Amino acid sequence: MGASKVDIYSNEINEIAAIAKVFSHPARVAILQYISTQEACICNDIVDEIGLAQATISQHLKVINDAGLLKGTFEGKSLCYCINVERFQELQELFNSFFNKTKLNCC
Amino acid sequence: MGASKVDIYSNEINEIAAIAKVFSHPARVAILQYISTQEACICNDIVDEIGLAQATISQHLKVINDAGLLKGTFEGKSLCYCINVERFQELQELFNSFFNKTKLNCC
DNA sequence: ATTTGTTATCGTAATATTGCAATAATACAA
DNA sequence: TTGTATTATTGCAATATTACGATAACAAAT
Repeated sequence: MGASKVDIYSNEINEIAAIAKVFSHPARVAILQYISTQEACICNDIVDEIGLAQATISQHLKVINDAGLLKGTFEGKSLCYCINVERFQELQELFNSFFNKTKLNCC
Repeated sequence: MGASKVDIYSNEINEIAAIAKVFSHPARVAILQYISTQEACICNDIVDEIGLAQATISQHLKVINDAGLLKGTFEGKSLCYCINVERFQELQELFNSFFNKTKLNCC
């Protein structure tokens, strides 16, 4: 046991849960916030900004990236991370649509 | 290690992560959706509807409840669950405010 | 008081997540 | 090519989550 039974839920439900999972760790929320507040989309100083090891940040970035939320471009030696705003917007809308639907039928 | 370093993040960031965690498991999303789609706020047949053991559902309900998202009233023998719409709305707004702020400063 | 129906809690096993050091991989500069 | 800077990956160890059976706790009815 211990594994989530993904197959017993609808695609919509699994999608909402998958989106929420990205934001369910403070490091990932902090990374997204930090990237967004930088003038240009700044890179490896995420590690300095947040107090976690480089390997850990890289791992969290992978989770964020797997959700389609990052665009990266190389600038000199370093990789310049940027939020994929279109996808970000899309997730927000999916989430809101779930919230709104749920509120509607409520007693 | 393996424990999240909650103390190195701001309250706002931890709050967003905590909200997201509630929705990060498909069972909890399914439970919320199911409760909302019932005419009256129906009770223990959540167990029948979703294919999980009663103990497991109860555990998920506790997580949802700890986030302030449930109102329960006794009706005869059984506990009648209902979504706390005000709190639900509040979480939606907190989430949206994070999304909107993040989108704003984006490159 | 006993039974019945309902929900919560406990104990435990399986799996997932988090975090880091070490190391690989990559890109640029000299 | 060699060195330097940056990011990804690998391989653990620690902790958290998920799931379930068993059992407790509670309310209502008999």
